[in-house]
Amino acid sequence: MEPLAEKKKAILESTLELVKENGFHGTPMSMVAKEAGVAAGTIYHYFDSKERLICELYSYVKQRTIDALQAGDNEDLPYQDRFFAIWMSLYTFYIKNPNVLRFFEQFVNSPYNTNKVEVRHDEFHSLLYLFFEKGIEQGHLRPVNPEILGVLAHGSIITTAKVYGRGKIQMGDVELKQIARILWDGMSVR
Amino acid sequence: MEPLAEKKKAILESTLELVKENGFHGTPMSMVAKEAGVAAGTIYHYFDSKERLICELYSYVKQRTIDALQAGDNEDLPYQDRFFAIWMSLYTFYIKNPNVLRFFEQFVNSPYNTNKVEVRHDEFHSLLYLFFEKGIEQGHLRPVNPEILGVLAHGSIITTAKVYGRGKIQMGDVELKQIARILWDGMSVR
DNA sequence: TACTTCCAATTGAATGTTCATTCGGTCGGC
DNA sequence: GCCGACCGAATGAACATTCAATTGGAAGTA
Repeated sequence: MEPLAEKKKAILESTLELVKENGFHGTPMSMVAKEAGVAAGTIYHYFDSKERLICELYSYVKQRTIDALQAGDNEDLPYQDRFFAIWMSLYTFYIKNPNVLRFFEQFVNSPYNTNKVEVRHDEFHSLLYLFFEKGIEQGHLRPVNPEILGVLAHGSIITTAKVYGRGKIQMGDVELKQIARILWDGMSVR
Repeated sequence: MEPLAEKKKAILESTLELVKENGFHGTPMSMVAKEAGVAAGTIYHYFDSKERLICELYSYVKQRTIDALQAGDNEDLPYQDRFFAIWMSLYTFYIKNPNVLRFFEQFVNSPYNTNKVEVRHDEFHSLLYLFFEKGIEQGHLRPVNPEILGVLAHGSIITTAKVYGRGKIQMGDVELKQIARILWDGMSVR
């Protein structure tokens, strides 16, 4: 079992899928077990409790998000291009993985989140921080707290991905570029 | 019982408060009853089920948000001033009513939300739409789908209010003005 | 006023169901 | 024959919902 025992992974993936559709409630362990093709007891071989399962799933999924962020980044690009590349790759990740987006949204606003399982060294947060800090230092961005810029930019990505998922509004390349540009023009030194 | 039977209102308010702290799960009807100072059975005199209670609470709270939006608006102001006034009043409403914000976030990403209890004529949505549509017509804003502008602006408010609620980042008047300005500068025709 | 109906509002114990979790036991490789 | 992975029926707790019983006040009656 090098990366992640097959069963354990199946349990995590099944939970992710079921939570998207039914929420935390509405997703009994028995359902997770059936979907993952294991016995209920097996889940408890890998996770102490439902809460731990949810929290581990959070870490698991967050790492995938970090991977998507890094994969879309290229430090050699001009700063503005990097901004748009990162914006688009995170957006693409979320619309390709709607269950991740939905899970995050539910997790963040749930009691499970009180456990500071993840406050340790939040890599995602750090990456964004460093990126925006550098933009300010190099004179591309306005001198606003980089944390705020990071949260704002990420917020716009999430919001846009949710709008896309709702399906009521046309969201083609044109619209995406418009949105990312609004952010860029607002944050950059003109 | 003209506006809302006292008990009914107490039940709604208690639910709002408890959901903020414990989430939908973690908030049994018995707890709502105790907090509201009524018997469990009484809740069922006013609401058919827990689901209906949650959905009615959503309408109830949404109306309060609409009121806040309208109270902060003043059609006589110059357009840009209106933008900042609306931004600030909604932001202020959310930070003064963190339980509302928290409830919304939970509700939107929950199975309760599938019931299109509210898609009828979404006044909040309409108000934002009209506001941004007018901005485009009058040449203040870029010609981007007003729905998108509305969602983006509202998203920035929500995001900022959540950041404030988390308490990790300093959020004074200076920061708020910076954030609202980023939005305005991005959306407006320069 | 005094007395009687009537019914909505209210109660909270009882019900039945739905889970999370447990545990005694099976299985297969070493 | 040892052990970890795995199974799934059994357990007990938590919960949404029900309902038979109580209350109190409004309206009717004389």
